[in-house]
Amino acid sequence: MVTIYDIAKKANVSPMTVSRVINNSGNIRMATREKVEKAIKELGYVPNSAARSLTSNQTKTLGLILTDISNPFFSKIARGAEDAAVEMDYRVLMSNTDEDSDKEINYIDMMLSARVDGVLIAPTSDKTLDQIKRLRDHNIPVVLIDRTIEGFVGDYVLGDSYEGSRKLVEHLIGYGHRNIALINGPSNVSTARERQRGYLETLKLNDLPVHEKYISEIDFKSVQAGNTKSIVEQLMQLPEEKRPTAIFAANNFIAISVMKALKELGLHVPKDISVVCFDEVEPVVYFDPFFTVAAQPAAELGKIGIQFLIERVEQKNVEQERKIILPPDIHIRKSTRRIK
Amino acid sequence: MVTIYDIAKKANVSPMTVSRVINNSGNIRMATREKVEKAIKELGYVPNSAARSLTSNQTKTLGLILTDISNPFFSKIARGAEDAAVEMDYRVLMSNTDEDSDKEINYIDMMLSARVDGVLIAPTSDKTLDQIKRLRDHNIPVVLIDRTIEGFVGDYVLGDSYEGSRKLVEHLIGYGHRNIALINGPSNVSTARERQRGYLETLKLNDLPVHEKYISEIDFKSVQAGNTKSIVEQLMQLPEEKRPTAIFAANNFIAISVMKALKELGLHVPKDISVVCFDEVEPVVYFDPFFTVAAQPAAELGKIGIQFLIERVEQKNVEQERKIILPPDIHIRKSTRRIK
DNA sequence: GTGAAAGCGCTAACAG
DNA sequence: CTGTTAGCGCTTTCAC
Repeated sequence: MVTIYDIAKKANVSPMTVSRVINNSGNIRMATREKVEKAIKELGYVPNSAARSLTSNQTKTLGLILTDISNPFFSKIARGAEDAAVEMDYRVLMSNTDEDSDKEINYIDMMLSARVDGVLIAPTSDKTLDQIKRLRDHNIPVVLIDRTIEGFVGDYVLGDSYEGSRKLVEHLIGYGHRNIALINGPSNVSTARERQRGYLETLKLNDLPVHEKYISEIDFKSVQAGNTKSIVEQLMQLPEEKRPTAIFAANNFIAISVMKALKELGLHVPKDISVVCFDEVEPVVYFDPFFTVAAQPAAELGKIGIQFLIERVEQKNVEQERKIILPPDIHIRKSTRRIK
Repeated sequence: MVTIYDIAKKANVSPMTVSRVINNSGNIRMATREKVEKAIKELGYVPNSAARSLTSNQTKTLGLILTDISNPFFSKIARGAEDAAVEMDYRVLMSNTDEDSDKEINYIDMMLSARVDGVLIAPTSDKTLDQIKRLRDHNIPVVLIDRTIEGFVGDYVLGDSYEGSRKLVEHLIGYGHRNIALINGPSNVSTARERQRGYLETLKLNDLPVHEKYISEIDFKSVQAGNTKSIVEQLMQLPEEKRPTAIFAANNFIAISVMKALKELGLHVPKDISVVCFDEVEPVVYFDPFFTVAAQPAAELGKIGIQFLIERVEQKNVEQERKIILPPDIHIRKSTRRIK
């Protein structure tokens, strides 16, 4: 491995001079700089980040902890985050928790031992607060993305779940729907709570009753296991006048599993039932926009999250906490229809 | 920052003993071990990877260089890769080249300075060979994923583009299609070359003529810019008897832009024209399987790629190169139809 | 079983 | 403008 000592020897200078050339620090005579740069090129020298980290106490590496990068919503966040990070000369370590708090703990350990300069995280639940505390005990700034958790004090970047939910339900009501079911994510995640709040308040504002049976929760793993079907079945087995005419799926994955279940039950969308959801259903939307959705600016969320994080890392704007809540775009498409 | 010295002091042992406890190396008396472990817990000590790397000369970090993690095909690869990496106690640094060789060079620099233990890469073009050489000059093993490049000697994990292409075209011919257009990716990527080879050979085997006008190439950026439309228009402006009755889109993104273009031209799939493509169009396929595709086992590719890479890093099985070519699954669905 | 010394590659602090 | 010294946190080597 080539080190600054090799360069120093070759260029007939001290290692310190080499270091200065590399970091553009201090004043260096042009001739010296050129000698050193020549040697660097010839030997193909690349600075050793580990050694640098040891003295500088920073790694120029950020941790990105998401639910599942193969979910289009999160992969867009990841892309926006990564782009913003390289832009600022940081690297990104990625991870997937699958909403599993044990996995999350392991990744926090990983980030800790990697000595990342900061962490951008979509927390699995309110319990994540302990893990955030752990990071902060080690002086690692944390920014939340997509969700907040109870008791968290700090920066976060979210989509506006409440507002999106309000608009989606308002749209359904405007289309004549009175019986609207909500299939929500787990209520230990803030987005689920906010979406439910939006749902309930919109019903109230429109003097519509709330039926307990219309509200259900399903977590990530259950969706993957296909358990949405039994929920949908139960809804469809309600007596005709109570049967929902619309389903509000709290995210794209739930929406897809709802569609699948409805299809298996021989129900057609939107003829037999309308469906709305949060998050765009990519990439099919580009040629066949089907779902009526509240589309969140995922890449933008990732980008802003990383920017906030880097500012914290570099100690800028440390005075106040910043809470960014980006409104989703509502797209009315083919999965909803007017009823009498 | 807590170091082994703090632990040593607290536990009344030498730093070396602490190191041994942490690494489970050498023999340690039970009582000593417990004292040390207690101190570690109490102080919340986490080993500093940078310092470790400096002596051990390994970072337990792998570089993953892909085209675009927000493309479902690559996000599945990334997911499979990351899962396999944590499993083996490695971290993953992610990056997106957008098929741009300049970006790629920057990421190689990043991987070099990060001193990653190995790199799994989907090369942007044959020119990537120089970059791979650079990595290898620094003793960093490289495994290729999704594509090979000319002159590369080493491990790779690919989908079988040739075979998938053969089957897709065979299917179209079986459905009565004679005029089949190929909208390919750029021919400096091996998958594009292989898909074209499969296309040409299948035509030949079926005594079908090859029309130059049926074959076109479009790169990643042009697809994103929406330039597929002019290609599709040109195809559709051919005299009736020459006009293609089917389009073979070389990947999912091209397929989507083809669909969009056809729609804008008022053409219906599969009534007016059939479309097939490589790669699954996720996640809509789960409830509305539309495209006839050659689906590649993306997560599996990522997983095997990382396994091969780690074996190289850890010097196992170094004897021979391993070339894994996984066959795609052909799914005949609604985007193709029989014609007379 | 445990410890002391030296060094991994780099940079901050000081000297000249 | 350039060089010397020391030390970041850990592990390898050799002693005891």
